[in-house]
Amino acid sequence: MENSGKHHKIKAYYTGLLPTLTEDSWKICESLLSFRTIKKGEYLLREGQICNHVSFINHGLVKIYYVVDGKEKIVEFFKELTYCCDYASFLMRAPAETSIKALEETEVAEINYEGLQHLYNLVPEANVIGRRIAENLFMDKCRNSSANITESVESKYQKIQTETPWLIQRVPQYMIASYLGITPEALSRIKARSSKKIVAAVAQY
Amino acid sequence: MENSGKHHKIKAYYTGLLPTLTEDSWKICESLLSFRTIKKGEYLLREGQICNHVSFINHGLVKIYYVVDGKEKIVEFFKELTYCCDYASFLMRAPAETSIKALEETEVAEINYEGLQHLYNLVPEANVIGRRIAENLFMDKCRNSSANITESVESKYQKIQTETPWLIQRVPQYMIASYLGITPEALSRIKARSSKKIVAAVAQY
DNA sequence: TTGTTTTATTGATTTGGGTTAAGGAAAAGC
DNA sequence: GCTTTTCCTTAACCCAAATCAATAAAACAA
Repeated sequence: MENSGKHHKIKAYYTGLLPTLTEDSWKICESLLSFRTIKKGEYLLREGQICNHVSFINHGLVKIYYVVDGKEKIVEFFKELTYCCDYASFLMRAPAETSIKALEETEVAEINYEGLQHLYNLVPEANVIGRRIAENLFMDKCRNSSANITESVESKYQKIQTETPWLIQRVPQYMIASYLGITPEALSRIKARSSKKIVAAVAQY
Repeated sequence: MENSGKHHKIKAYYTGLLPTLTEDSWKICESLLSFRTIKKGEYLLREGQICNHVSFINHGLVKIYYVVDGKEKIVEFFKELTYCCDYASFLMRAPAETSIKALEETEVAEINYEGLQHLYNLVPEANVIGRRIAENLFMDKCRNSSANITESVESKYQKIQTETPWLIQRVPQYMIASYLGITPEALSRIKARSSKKIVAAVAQY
């Protein structure tokens, strides 16, 4: 079992979603996985291609983004121990509107479209896992777009600082700006404004 | 079978998602459904409640929205033959951040949380249906938020005019504005601008 | 180390949409 | 019918962020 070291993370993820997953069913899942390593700056998926894999990130970091009027609009960052895929393209078998690029050297465990359909037919419990993954993706997307509706850019940035500080450590600020839907200049000013506020608050004492 | 007339729409929807659904499995689904009629202006769900049903709309129209600083922010409209639910609340068993209100007299076929879990355990194929519903919801959400990222308000409004003209017929313009994320005044200006453009274009000839 | 590229900041100007306020049109109620 | 309420439009002014432009600061390479 040459890859057992690599496989244990994704197995843990699956049994997290479905504690009753049997060893036999897992063996079938495992047999359908393939591994790939993407260097920093290279693509997992290019706009226009049909996304043919769901990729579980073993380690690394990627961005998924649109290009609009020549400018990158980052939709999401995915890091180790999460799934990454253009699901709309994958499920519809349609050309992707997004690209996915590695921001660090990234290793993924992948299953392709045919493999996944095969798995759903062969292993009924896999539908439970598939359902839970889709449900989680959907909930994350809801949370995300609800934040976009209800929160100001400033509070979204503060949320990143407190809730996902690793993001600020691992990606340049202009990408955070793109993710927040503003220009790097605007984010720079927001930071300047809020540090002024802090200075003013400290000066009170 | 008193409700067979009401049931055929949701049955058609399920067999659309899973053509191999057996009559026996369907009978179990059917037994877990309950019906409800909501008058125009009344709530399917109020902010703060835990959403305890997934509702299939037999006929009618509802809006799902946040209230931010006393203002309504409409996330989505759902009409007949679609599912409507605050899934985040339903799945997490957490208080909803949204409200759902009927814009017309609306009839829904509902299954509650316990019923759905029961169904998933009893009828394995139901997981396939659940997975496909979650996948479709997720894809719709992706499409939606991609449009928010890549498109201007003006082109989003044009898209509504061409792709979902029923929406303009059935809901007042200030709700369309809320759905587009702008004020009614701004939408009014956008309409005035684009009709001016059309007049100018026509004047060319 | 120095030079080069990438990333971040700051300033001046423009712009799209928000806010406030007023008037007009269309529906709903009587 | 008329009245009231609800909805839509237009205008004046304001503000947050985009754009354009110039530096400054880091990161990287030779």
